[in-house]
Amino acid sequence: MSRDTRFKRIYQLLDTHHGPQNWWPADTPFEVMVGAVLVQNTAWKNASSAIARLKEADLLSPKAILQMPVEKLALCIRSSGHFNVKAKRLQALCLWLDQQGGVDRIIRQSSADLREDLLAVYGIGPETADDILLYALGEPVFIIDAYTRRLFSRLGLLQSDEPYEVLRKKFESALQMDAGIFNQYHALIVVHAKNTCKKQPVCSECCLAGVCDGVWKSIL
DNA sequence: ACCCAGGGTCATA
DNA sequence: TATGACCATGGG
Repeated sequence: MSRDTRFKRIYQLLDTHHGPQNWWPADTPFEVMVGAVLVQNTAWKNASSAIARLKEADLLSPKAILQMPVEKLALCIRSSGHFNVKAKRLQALCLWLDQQGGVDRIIRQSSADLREDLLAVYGIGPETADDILLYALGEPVFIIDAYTRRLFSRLGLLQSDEPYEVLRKKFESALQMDAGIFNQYHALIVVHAKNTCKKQPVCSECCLAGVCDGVWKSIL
């Protein structure tokens, strides 16, 4: 069985077991973008409470974030950790959004090299850029994170230290270029790691049990 | 007390 | 290009 087929089969198993995830948990595309920065190297719960604090203070908008002193912003997002750095990153993101003519314009006419533009913004690396492209803008990109590397290297389908772009292409070429599929697949990988197999991404009791260690035939 | 969580930047070799 | 230090909170 080809690697591509296995990627699809794993999606089916995860999807059947965990069901629809309806990611990203946010009310607006801009909230997705803010969340993508705040969740960097941080538990979602901590990022989420920081967003809640911004909302309560009515500060969850590009203009508010740009106008507020960076020190005040840092205090608001304190619970997300790395708050001094992330405050600067949020303002850099909002400045870029402003220069682009706002979130709505980006949604209406997404330019060809939008990904490159995002990567040029301070604080936005490959994963954050793809979070924004997929979950805020609906672009079909496959997100590579630590969970993805851990799960698929344990399954023997990847080397965990392969470059980000290499892994992204492997997933994107194995699957349909469908934002809906990529959306659900990445959410499933995260939920699987968080809820089902906390220590071992493939344990003896989870829905992927048996797919590694050369016993693909019995399950797939 | 230690480790990790839905990363990225910067300095150094 | 490839490591390593650094950023920092909250929950296990």
